[in-house]
Amino acid sequence: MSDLLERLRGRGWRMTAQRRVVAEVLDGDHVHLTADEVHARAVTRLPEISRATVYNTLGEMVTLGEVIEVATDGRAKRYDPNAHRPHQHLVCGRCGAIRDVQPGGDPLADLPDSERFGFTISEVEVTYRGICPSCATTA
Amino acid sequence: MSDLLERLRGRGWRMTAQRRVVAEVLDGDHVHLTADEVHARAVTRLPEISRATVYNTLGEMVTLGEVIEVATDGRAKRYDPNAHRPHQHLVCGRCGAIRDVQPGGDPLADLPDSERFGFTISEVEVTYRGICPSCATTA
DNA sequence: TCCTACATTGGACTAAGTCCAAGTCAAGCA
DNA sequence: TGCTTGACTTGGACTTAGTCCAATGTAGGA
Repeated sequence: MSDLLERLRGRGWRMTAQRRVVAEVLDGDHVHLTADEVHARAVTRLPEISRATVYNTLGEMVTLGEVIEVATDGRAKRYDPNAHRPHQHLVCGRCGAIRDVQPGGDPLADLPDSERFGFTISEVEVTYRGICPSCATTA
Repeated sequence: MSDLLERLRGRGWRMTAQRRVVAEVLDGDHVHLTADEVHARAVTRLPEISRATVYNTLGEMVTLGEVIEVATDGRAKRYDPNAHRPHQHLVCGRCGAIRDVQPGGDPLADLPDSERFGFTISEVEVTYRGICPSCATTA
């Protein structure tokens, strides 16, 4: 059973077959699906689910802070259910594979006041880019 | 005169009125325009320039490493001519303002081997998010 | 000046996402 | 259990960002 689903239920979310399916599709580690991918997988379990509902549901999950939106490539946004453990992303520039990673240190501490331009900073996002092992071997 | 334009000329780029205008529009610090914004500004100087040319030209500048593509918001990509000084971005979540910033420290060093999953990492991108001073006062 | 390879154009096309009016249904209440 | 109702879902039209291509134009070398 999905942790994500449990948490959503606990927030008084009205439970529908559509939302359940979206939550189930998004369960797991290193999951970074686009909205269309979520829809494609949801359709296999609930053929009549619409794209609009998938977008609505993903948007609500993001608003509730249960899912994170990731824009690693300037194409479609990806949805990451690993919202309760702070982490960053490691992206393969060739195949697009994405891994969640946890760097040590506090990147925010590296930004001196003189470089903050008076902003109140609330969040730091780090994307490591490179080549994954399987792309490296099939050069 | 634009530094960017000088560098492009030095690479044997065939110089056309369109390319000159795009390069001029992209000159300066803290410049992060979308392709459409570049086009809108280019049109005021060269009314017949087409969107396709703006996209082509921006794409070439990125390939040549003279301009950086920035995807801070999952909407339109932005183009940053500050390609020769390594820097990161500070983004206002309310008005979308973007500043170039130079953090101290090496974020790559913060990622232990055990968190690299065998990737060869070539690049690290950091986005600081918060509220800019003028949005903070007009709460 | 002429040639030609490279650049530009505009319009059609695709991908990603939003919006909306009409229909459906979960869940609390009697 | 059966209503009722407000929240949810639907599909299709629409918007935005970007790509593609065949026809046309032109920078720069000979």
